[in-house]
Amino acid sequence: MGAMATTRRTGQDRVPPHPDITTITLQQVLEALVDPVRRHIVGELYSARQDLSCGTIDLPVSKSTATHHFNVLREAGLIHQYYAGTSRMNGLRRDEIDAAFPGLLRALVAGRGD
Amino acid sequence: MGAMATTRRTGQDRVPPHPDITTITLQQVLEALVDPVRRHIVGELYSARQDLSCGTIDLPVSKSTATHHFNVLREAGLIHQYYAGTSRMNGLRRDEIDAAFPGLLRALVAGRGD
DNA sequence: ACGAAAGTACGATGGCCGTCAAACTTCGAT
DNA sequence: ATCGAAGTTTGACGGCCATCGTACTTTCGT
Repeated sequence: MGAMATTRRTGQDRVPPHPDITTITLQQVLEALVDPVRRHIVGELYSARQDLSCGTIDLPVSKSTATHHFNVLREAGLIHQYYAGTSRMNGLRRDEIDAAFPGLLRALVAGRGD
Repeated sequence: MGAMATTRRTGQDRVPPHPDITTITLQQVLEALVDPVRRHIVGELYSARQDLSCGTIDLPVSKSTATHHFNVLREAGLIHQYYAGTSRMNGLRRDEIDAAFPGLLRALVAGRGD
C-alpha cells in the first residue's frame, strides 16, 4: 500500500545468507547429499570446475523444486550463490568442504554408477 | 495342524540374505548412512575392529527399531550378520566397502563432531 | 515502457521412514 | 520342562520432505 515507501531492493541485497562452513555438521552434509538431484548438481559443479547458473544444469524437476534444492545445498554450506543479471550463479565451495570433511567430496562424486 | 510336519528350522537357517556388494549403489549406501543411529552402529563396528552383537551396541531406540536399523545396514551390504546362540552378531564388511566405494567409509567415520 | 526470461515464494499434497508397543520365536541355562 | 535373555515380526502412527502449480519479483532487451 505505501506507495513505494519501502526502500528499493536491488542487486547485492538479493544474495541469501551463507553459513560458516565450520558450523556445518556431517549430518547436515549427508542429508543434503543423500538426494540424487542435489548430488547431481554437486557432480556437475565438480566436473565443470566453474560456477554455473541454475538453468545450465538441467534437472528432472520443476523450477520451484530446483530452487529448493539449490537452497538446501547453500544452507548446508556446499555451494555459494550470487546473482549475475537474472541468473543465479552457483559455485562449489570445494576447498572449504575438503578442509571440513576430508575425502568426502571425492568419495561421493566418484560414486559413478548411480 | 500337521503335528510338527514342518521341518525344524534351526541355527543356520535363520541367517538372512546378504547382497552381493557390487550390486549396491552409492544411493543405497547413503540412504543407509544418513541415519545417525545407523552411522553410530557403523562407527562402533569400525573402531571395535571386531564383530559385535546387537546388544553390545547401545542405541537410543527400542529393540524393534534397532532390529530395523541392523536390517537396513545388512541390506545395504554394509554389515554381515550371523547367529551365536541367541545373539545376533554383526560385522562390518570393511574391505568390500572400501573396494566398492574408496574413501567413503573413512570419510564418514572420521566425521567426529556429530 | 513493455515483455520475456530466470528464478523465488507460498501453500498444498503425497509418500516414505523412523519410531514404538505387543506378541512371538529361538536358544541357553537351570 | 521352564524360564529368561535376545531379537524378530507385525501393525499403527507421526512427521518430515520432495514435489508441484500458481502467483510474484527482478532484470535485461528492445
